[in-house]
Amino acid sequence: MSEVAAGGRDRAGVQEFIERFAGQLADAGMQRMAARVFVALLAEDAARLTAAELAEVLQVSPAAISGAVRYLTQVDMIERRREPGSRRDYYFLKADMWYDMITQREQLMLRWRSILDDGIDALGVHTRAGQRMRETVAFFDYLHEEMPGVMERWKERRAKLHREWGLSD
Amino acid sequence: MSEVAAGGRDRAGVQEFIERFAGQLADAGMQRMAARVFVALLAEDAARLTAAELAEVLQVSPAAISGAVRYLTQVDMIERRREPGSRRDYYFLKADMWYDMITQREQLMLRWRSILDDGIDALGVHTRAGQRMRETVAFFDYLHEEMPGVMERWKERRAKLHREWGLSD
DNA sequence: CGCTTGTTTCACAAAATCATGAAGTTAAGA
DNA sequence: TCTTAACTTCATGATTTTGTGAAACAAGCG
Repeated sequence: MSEVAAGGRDRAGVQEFIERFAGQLADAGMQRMAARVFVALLAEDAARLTAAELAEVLQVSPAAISGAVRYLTQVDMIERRREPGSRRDYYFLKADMWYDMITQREQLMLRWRSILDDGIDALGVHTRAGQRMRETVAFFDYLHEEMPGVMERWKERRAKLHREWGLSD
Repeated sequence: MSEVAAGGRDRAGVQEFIERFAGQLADAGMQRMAARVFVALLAEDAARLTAAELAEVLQVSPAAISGAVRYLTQVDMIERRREPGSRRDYYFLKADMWYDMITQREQLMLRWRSILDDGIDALGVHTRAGQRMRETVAFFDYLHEEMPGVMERWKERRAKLHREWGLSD
């Protein structure tokens, strides 16, 4: 544990968590700064921070934040919102971020699929390599079919967990 | 189509496919050279090439190949094999590469999970951020449970496809 | 209107990544 | 044991990526 009363926030620990987890996401291919912004929001109770707050937490320039949030917005992991009559943008974690992540992954596979189709043409369907790629395409298609069901069952499970944890759905 | 008899290999087309698909994989976070080696093997009928052949196909130095295959071997996407009484290493695409890729992804989530657990400690389970992470961990656990079933069903589907395509299993 | 605050863009510098050639290692075959 | 082929390691230089400060831009608010 830490020097903080049980249940409270351990500031240094949270800071370390942000850097460690963001580091892992970066290793997995995510842009470094985008990963740090994402995790900073994840560790925030309101799941919401302004650009200036992000710059402060992460100790970087506003310019770096600007680039990172543009990316995160594009891939739908966060949302930009501005309260009427304010100049400050707030960045929110999307509520269904895991669903969005999966969706994003599917977009990726769709793009791969179309390139693989061209590859099959170039190789010829009857070659062994052609067959192997045909199987790869079939695998992507299979995953595409399965995912809705998997996510559906996750929603059920999540609702059940929320009930157990005593949270509103 | 191409200038090649139907069913045959279109060399230039294959070359283009290798670069395009490898490029996509690189964009998705894979090391560039590793991606090129992987796709070169994918497009090879025998799914097998020596280091020298890879260097030739991809027009790079043997040193670059050496680094790429080290990575691909580590993450279990290819296998190195040497025929007895020879000095040449062959690199093989793993037969069950998609299964391995999924497995690898799970390893990743396992690592994330343990960092998230530390994060929950630092935040406190009762904070909103703590709860959000608890849900994230639950999502990873859920995926971990679902995957074996998904892959099982894929194997069935694949067997069926092979029968339809007239291939041995 | 213009001042002010918050954000974005852009040119540049710092840092990380990548592929290379050359030297080093290993083991086959003579 | 010596030679040689195949691969690996390592220092280096090139390229790419990343974050910065400064300047431009936008929009509340007086």
